[in-house]
Amino acid sequence: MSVTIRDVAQASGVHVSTVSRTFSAPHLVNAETRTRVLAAAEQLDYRPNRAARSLKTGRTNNIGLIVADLANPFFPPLIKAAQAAARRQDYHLFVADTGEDPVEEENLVLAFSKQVDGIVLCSPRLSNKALEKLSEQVSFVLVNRRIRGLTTVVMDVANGARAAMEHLVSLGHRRVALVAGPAGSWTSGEIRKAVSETPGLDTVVIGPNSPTEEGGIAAAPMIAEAGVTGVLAYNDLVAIGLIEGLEVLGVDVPGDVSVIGFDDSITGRLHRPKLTTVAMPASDAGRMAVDLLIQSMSAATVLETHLVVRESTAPPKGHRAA
Amino acid sequence: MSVTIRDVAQASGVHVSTVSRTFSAPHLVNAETRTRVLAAAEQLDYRPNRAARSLKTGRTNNIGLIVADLANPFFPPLIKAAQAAARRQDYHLFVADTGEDPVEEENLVLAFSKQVDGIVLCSPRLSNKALEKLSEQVSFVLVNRRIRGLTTVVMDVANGARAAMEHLVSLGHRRVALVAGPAGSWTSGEIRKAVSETPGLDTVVIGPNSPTEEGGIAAAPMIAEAGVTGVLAYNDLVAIGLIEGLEVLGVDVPGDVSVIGFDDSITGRLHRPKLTTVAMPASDAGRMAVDLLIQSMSAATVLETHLVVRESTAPPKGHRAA
DNA sequence: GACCTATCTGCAAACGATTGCGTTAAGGTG
DNA sequence: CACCTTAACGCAATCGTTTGCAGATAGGTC
Repeated sequence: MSVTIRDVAQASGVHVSTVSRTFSAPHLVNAETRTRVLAAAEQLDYRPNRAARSLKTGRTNNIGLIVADLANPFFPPLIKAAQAAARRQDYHLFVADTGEDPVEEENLVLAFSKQVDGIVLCSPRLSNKALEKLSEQVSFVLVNRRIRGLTTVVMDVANGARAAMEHLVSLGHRRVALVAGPAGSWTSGEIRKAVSETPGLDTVVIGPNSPTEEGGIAAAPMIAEAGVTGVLAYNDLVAIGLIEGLEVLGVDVPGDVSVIGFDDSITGRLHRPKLTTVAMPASDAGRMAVDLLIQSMSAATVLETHLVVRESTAPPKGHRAA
Repeated sequence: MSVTIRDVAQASGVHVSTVSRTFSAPHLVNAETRTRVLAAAEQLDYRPNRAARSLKTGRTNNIGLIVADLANPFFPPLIKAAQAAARRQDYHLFVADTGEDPVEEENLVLAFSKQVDGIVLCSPRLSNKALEKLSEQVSFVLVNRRIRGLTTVVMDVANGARAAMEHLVSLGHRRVALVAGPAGSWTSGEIRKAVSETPGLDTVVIGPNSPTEEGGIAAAPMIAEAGVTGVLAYNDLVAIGLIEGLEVLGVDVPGDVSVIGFDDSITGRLHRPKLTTVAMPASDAGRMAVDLLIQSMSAATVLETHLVVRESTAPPKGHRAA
């Protein structure tokens, strides 16, 4: 059926072990023999059988990437970068989607566990305890979740949230709301903490909310009645949904209420009013996570975020410029 | 190290072959034995080694999914649906991204070929001839490319384009432009054909263009000078970029020029002005493609598209309503 | 009770690669 | 020339499953 190492051996007049070595340990085979073997392999269009290889070596050269929701625009750039990084080192990437469901998340980890060398787990919804337990079965890198002892890549959302708050303060806002993310989200917790600790601001927290446009729309009435002039939303999708919902209620953004998002996703970038948002280094995170996994290094990496000021924020109504 | 079929056999007092059969051919083993084996497997937390299995059976239970650009909002819903469909049948999904590069596309197909049971190739940029040749090495399903003899799932973009054109005609437009997609795109060709055949319309084609926001921005000056009052763009991203670019040039959408996109992506859906666009059944396509692959059926499936009229289209300036 | 059939289970040979060990030949050293 | 080292390669066991074949047991039929 398929061309195997044996065919190549026969065609080049050497033993299979020599063929194997020309691929996996070239320095152990004579240069002349090597070229002969490579020529035969080329001519027969030989491609090593990865299943056989991993059966023997115990390594698969595969990586699993699990995200909460593939359709959330935050993830595709991360996936793209992760895939590119994996491919650079001859790894292949399984991708899966939990639908924000912790149970499905665990199932996916277990389903992947025997078939990958490691898993990149993005924005997990499982508890720390559950993750620690799983980490005994398969090695992984956590993105946007910090657990002592596990390899993590997190984005400094707290600092981003602070910058967002300072931006609102500098515009003259005094009472703002946080439209929080889903329960189980580490970033949402970090943002919440940072927001509540901002001096000079009255803050009210609304949530947890679904991290989608719908979540934002649903939060709009509460924002309209909360007596706030500024809002920090869990992500761009929520921010956009919120703007949408506020518009229906006759509340103008940024005229009546300023809105800041999180992620700097393509969807937010192309929205009107152009969204003021906290940029997240998603591509860097994806790349770093798989690099860490492949080098099987344990590390706790923090990536910087930064505020991008665009058009969805303005001074509160009736505010005199300083 | 890891718990194997042998451990389970020992623990439940049967031969390994019986354990194997309780998993892959349960009807061949006595109900009582089966429960005993399953209990032992459960207790030992046994998980079959897929590498060993595929080495023996020649099947991997993996599927590859290749798209032009993961960051293009058209693809994530398709990927999400494909992954869900695969998972339902205990398949896992490799995902990769060609960066719109035909050479990389071919490399990816070859890299996947020995490690998957089939490949879903979305919006390929390779030539028909190259694809036919590759199809001898590995079975695949083509999405949005039609080749006789190969299994395909295409969306009826021609009909969508016609609907878009008719919409423009009915609004009173007489001269419109098509901002085409990249070279090698089958959908772009189909759209072009449909547009050029629309009666009662002068049409001008601009392109090929990059299927991104930048592509749209770059096309804006040409549109501004083309003397057209309506535009059909290759996709939502191009449409949005175009609107952006036209705005800079002082051309209002839809006041001066009406713009229609393609895809009905989330990014387009949330854009302002709300984008009139041709909705593409991307999720259906993703699901169908992997189902066809797993059933290894050959078929040529056509999925319907439909026009979604929103706010980026209007009668041309100075046009009297009928 | 002899014979047959249907069920269930065990045996052992694969699948395609990797790798520790042993053999060979070539070359270097005193 | 005897001895040793080293480079290059062959040999064969092994990874964890699957599966065709055969043996065993039980039950049914005449």
